[in-house]
Order: sequence, then structure tokens, then C-alpha cells
Amino acid sequence: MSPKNRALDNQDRRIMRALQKNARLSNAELAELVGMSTTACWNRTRQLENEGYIRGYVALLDQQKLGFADIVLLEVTLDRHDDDALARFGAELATLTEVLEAYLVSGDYDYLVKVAVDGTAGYERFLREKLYKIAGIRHSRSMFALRCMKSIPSVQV
Amino acid sequence: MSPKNRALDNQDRRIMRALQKNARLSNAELAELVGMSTTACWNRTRQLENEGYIRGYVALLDQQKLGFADIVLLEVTLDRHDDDALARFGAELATLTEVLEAYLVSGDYDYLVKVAVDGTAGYERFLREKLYKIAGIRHSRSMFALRCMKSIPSVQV
DNA sequence: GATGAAAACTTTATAAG
DNA sequence: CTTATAAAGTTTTCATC
Repeated sequence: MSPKNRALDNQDRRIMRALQKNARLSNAELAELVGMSTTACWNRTRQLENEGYIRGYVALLDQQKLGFADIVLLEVTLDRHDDDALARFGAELATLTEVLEAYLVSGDYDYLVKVAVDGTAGYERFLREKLYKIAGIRHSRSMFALRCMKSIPSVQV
Repeated sequence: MSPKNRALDNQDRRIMRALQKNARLSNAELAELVGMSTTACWNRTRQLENEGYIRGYVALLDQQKLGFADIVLLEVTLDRHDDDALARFGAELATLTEVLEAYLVSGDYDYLVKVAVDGTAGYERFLREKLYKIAGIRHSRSMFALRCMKSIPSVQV
């Protein structure tokens, strides 16, 4: 069931840690940083990519400058809980610009959604113009993020 | 109060969109993709970096292969709600490997925390060995992510 | 594993239409 | 804005210790 993964060593971890912070490091800089020869470092990095440990390299944008300074966490319960209704709602959420993450969850609510907006005014607009236009919502509850204490795109290795 | 940002045009947006998907594009590939000359594309990209629209470039790792296949969303209320207690708890959370995101939030709970673990067994271990060792928790509630419908690190421009 | 080296490509800067 | 050019640096492959 679970794919057999090779054990990672400290050098693999150091490479991933460095590239998680800065994907634009040249191989020479990376090798220096992790204390390997350039060839060894190059081979390891390619291996980590090929084996799928490194899924890709992406640019991170500044939410604030783009007019999405605020994060709201939104719990949603739907009227119906059949497979189809749940999947449809998720697919609709996924099309919305403001939606950064959407999870079908266990517990009192059906969905947990992370939304980026510009203040309470932006959130009101998001609810009115986008979320409440999707059919099938029974109840929702919003939590404004007052302060972000940590936010990393993937786990620290 | 809000810094005056220049208006982004379609070319800026196309560059950011492309680099959000693949930060390893060469300038020549990027220029081709967004339909600009290489010089124009190069100048725009540097400008977007210098102005801070592009915050950086990072590697995304495969959570599953690293043994953190499951996402749990965790709401926490603390015993005390003074500034100091809230900040301390957030700082402690931020040190934990499993914690990907942690927000101080408005509403019934104090914190909303996104955790990456390996199954219910991994979550139990996280609670016992890490979360419950932090003092001051009054109440917590967990939602296991059953399905991820969307997950992007920054807003689509 | 390490080191060296060569070819192809990229980055960065600058000049000119 | 474009096209063109050029030096310096990087990627990628490959041979050898």
C-alpha cells in the first residue's frame, strides 16, 4: 500500500531545507552551503527531484501588495452530505481566486476553507458575490486571522 | 497607511502566474510563454522582485513521501487570553515540525493550527508528545482533512 | 564518493533602432 | 518597446582519480 521510500540522509535533508528557503540557489552555492562537492550535490538534487521528494519550484507572491492582506478561516456545513453534493461544492470553491485552501473535513463542519481578502469589506464582498452564490450551504462560521505565527508551504525536513 | 502600489498590467500578471507554477523557467522560456521580448520580460521580472510583488522562490516538498501524508486542522482555546499568554503559545507552536500554519483568530477559539502528520497514530503522537506538553490549553478540537480540494501557496493573480 | 573539464545555455548589462 | 551583442556565470554531461 505505501510506496517504499529510500531513507533520506542528512545531506538530502540539508539540500531540501536550503531549497525550501531559496529555490534560486545555484548548484555551486548549494554545494557550499550543505558542505558537499558540486557533483555530489548535483546528483543528490536531481535524485530528490526524480524520486519526487521535491515536487517543484514556485514563486511566492506578496498577498498584501496584491490586495489580499487578510486571511479568513471559514467552516462550512452543507444541506446535503452525499458524495456528489460535497464534491460539487469543493469544485466550486476551487475556482474562486480568494480561496487558497479547501479541505473536506471530519467533525461538526463539512469544509474548512482558507480565504485571502482585503479587510472586512473584502470579506463581505467575497461572501455576498461568491460564497453565498454557491447553492447548498446550511451554515458557516468565520474566523479572521488576527496574527500569523507561522506559515510554511511544506513541512520542515 | 497603505503603501501606494503601481497598477499591475496583464504582462505582470502573466509573469507572476507562470513563475507561481514553475520558478525554474529561464528568462527565454518565460518571455516566450508570456509573449514578450526577452529584455522586456527580464526587466519586468526584476521589477516585480524589487518592488516585492515576488517575495521569493521556494522548493515544494512531497508531504506524503516525507511521512506527513495527513493534514489536521486544529482549533485551540487557551486558559488565559492576555497578550503574553497568546504570544507565548504561538511561539511554541511555531517551533514544532508538524505545524505548517498557526493563526491567532477571532471567534470561539484562540488559535487555528494546520498540522501535518502520518495518520491517526501520528496525530495521537503529535498531541501527546508535543501539543499537550505546551501549558495553558483549555480546550481543543480537531478536524482531519479527508480530502484536499485546493491548496496553493499564494493567491492566483 | 571527489575533481576537472568542455559544450550549451542563462544571466546580466549595455548599445542601438 | 524591440533586436542584438557580449562577458561572466551556470547547467549538464562525461571522463578520470
